[in-house]
Amino acid sequence: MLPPSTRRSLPMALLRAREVIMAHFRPMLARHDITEQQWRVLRVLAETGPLEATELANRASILPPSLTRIIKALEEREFISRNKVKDDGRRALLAISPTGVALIEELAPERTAIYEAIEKRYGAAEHERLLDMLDGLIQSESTEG
Amino acid sequence: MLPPSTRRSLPMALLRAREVIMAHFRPMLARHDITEQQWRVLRVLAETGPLEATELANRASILPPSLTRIIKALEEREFISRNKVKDDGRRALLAISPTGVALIEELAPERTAIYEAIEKRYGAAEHERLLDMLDGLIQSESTEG
DNA sequence: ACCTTGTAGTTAACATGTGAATTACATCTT
DNA sequence: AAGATGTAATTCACATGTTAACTACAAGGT
Repeated sequence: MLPPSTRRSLPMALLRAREVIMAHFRPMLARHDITEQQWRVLRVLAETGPLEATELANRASILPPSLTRIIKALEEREFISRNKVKDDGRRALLAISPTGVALIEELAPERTAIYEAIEKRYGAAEHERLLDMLDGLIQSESTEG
Repeated sequence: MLPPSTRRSLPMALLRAREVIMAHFRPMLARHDITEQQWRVLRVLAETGPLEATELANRASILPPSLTRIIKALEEREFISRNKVKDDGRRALLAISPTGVALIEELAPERTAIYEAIEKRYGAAEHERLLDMLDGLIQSESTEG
């Protein structure tokens, strides 16, 4: 088996695919002076409710050192709050603030429109199938074997 | 249409998928003190032959500012060389050196083994189909519409 | 109580991602 | 030839990715 060419390599294809998709969201995020990662953190907290940092990092696919910096930035802008967990001085619960919720709600329509435009170009069925295949790949790699 | 949950969002799925795949390559790259992006640059140059910076950036999916830094690092380690283009003082042709080729050849067997292991876990047919679907997505977004 | 071990989070150091500004050079226009 | 415009590459500033080291705290064993 030959090594794959860069035009047929899974890591590069995943990178490029992510790039073309994110290009649609960047203008929206830039208008609100929010980075892509900060946006992920806010959405996860909005969906899930208050979380500790480790769990939040896992769900948002952000490494702990990055999350530390992101939390600091979001706290300063009062998009999130942090409350120490009683009985364990290490942990803290991170929660989205009303301001943060308001931001997410403000962007929701545009976000929906962007996804609809992607589905229109790529096809809703293909979109679903691609998500399933990506989940399958992630699963195949996480169940050790 | 509801906005997708973070568990069913295309950007997050692409990010996670890339992450689980790259996890297999990182130890190999770390052993040779090469970053993932430096590795991409070397492979593109090895496949394609000498390229100018802009074309190289496109093929390796690296932004110009990053490429400038990567070229500098690879030049210092003599993995690549750079030759000014006659008749245009702005451009330069970047080429992989024999040392760079040797590195790629040294890593080729391990690289192949890693890809084979991925195909074994995920399925060769699924792998091919996923690459096709990613190409389709990239195409659907690049052909303006 | 003390010591070991484990865990949550942070800090440090360096590479890359990202958008904006800048430099160096080409080309076009007049 | 001089000035306007365009292009290739770099630089800047700041955010994140990545690994390793470190701090603070908890839980267990003796």
